Amino acid sequence: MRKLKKAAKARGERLHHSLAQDIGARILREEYAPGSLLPNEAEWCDVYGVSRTAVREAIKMLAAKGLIVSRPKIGSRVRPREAWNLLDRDVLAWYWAASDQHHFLSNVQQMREMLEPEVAALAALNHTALQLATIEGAFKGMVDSTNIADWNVHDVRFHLAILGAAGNELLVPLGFLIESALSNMFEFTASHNEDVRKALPLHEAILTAIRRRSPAAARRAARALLADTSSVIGAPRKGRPAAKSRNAGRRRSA
Amino acid sequence: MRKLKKAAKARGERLHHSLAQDIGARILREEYAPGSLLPNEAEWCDVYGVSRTAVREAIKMLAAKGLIVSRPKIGSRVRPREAWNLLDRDVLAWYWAASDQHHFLSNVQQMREMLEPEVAALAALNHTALQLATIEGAFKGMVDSTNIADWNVHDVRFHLAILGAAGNELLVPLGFLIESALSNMFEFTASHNEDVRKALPLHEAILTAIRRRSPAAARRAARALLADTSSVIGAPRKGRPAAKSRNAGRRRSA
DNA sequence: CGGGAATATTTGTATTACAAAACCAGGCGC
DNA sequence: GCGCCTGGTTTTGTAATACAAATATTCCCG
Repeated sequence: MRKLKKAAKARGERLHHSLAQDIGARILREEYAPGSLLPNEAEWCDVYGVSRTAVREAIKMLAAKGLIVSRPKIGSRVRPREAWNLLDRDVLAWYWAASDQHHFLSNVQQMREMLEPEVAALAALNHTALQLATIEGAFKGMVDSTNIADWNVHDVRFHLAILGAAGNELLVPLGFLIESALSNMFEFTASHNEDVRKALPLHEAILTAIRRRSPAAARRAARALLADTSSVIGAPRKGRPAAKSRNAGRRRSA
Repeated sequence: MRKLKKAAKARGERLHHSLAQDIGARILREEYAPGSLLPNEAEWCDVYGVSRTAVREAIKMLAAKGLIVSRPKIGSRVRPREAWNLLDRDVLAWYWAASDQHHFLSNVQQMREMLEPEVAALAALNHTALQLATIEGAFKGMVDSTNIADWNVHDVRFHLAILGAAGNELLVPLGFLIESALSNMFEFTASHNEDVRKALPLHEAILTAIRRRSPAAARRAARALLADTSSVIGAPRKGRPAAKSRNAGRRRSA
């Protein structure tokens, strides 16, 4: 396991950061069950061949993300699942890597269906001229893009611009998270190239609705776009099961 | 400033945790603008009269929350606002303390209006017997409660139980955040005692809709409850302005 | 048998030293 | 004179060690 040290160096990554990544991923893989104790700091030092300083800083990062709590004499205990900050970039990435990916995607899709139509409506009402220009710029980028990767970049930018125009600061990081998560799982949808061309007018509908400050139309257009991507992913339309399959990707290690 | 050391001890709080709290709050108050550099570690040690270890661990916690990024020779730089993990418990608390509170509340209310109706609908479709029992227990707690504080505890529990029954793990921490934030700003709504009695049948409507597995009714009932609390707070109904007042609580320190 | 004190273990904090990274300036060659 | 390159300097990154604080466990004594 001491190879991690060199791996970190090679990537130009900081050591404590690598440690946090690795330990965090382990927790999300449930190698250490919620409520159980992690190896103590000395053992981590031994496992990775690093100093206690680095281990402690990694521990503090994980604590800041709600994954663990440390107390003297006790050790670091894995906090219950509902305490982890799943909306953290890193935690979400680890979760994505550890869970059933289709189930995860459908959950994300569910969230998008709740948020994006209303966000589009808000953007239609609240946008400034500058914000509208940003949205239009992103859309133009989508139109002009030649390859899929390029298109995706502008797609994300488009949605983020709408988010910014909605004028609710709390929504921005949430949407940011969803969009970046989606672009990470890019390969899942990458195989459906021809659908891109179908999606373009759907995006345009949102844009024009926002430009005309018509919230109802914006909401409808956003729903239409979501219905399209939803069918691509094959996600459940309206609150379908998926409820008790929570543990789908977690069975093996417990 | 060295009093913080004793303050931490008095509270039984860890030193690095207190440091993170204090520095984090400062950043949210924009004492250090996004993109600017924080004092270096030596200076923090001096300011608080603590060791570099404690400062560094605090720094790492803030980095984990997306507030700052540290690089050798450069120092710790405040990241742009959109990178901040506003959905983190602590960050949200600092934000709440630093921003215009009415504006903040209306943003939260906006999010609730997006999420809670759909969550209730999902809960109606997906809930298990156990989850329903939990919701009913929380409701019973609300009915039996005598004082406001007690009622609030069960109120939060009620909403969390519904959230859990929705069967979307991503939503749980988000709702958890919203509910706990709301109970923190408790005093804002605490003065409207008589409204509580009006809210009880609204909660009951949600419960029965879920019990009968009727998503449409659950959605409607949740909307009705939100409309009620929204009128109490005096929040904008439908995407009202509030857009450009982003900076309301931030002017003084820049 | 029960309660309380001693003990041991683990994290928390402090201190020191050195390594690595990156900006900055000064010198050297062209 | 201009530009590249090299060395120095500053700041974080990592390491190692020592001690303090907290608390679970154990053991002794009443």
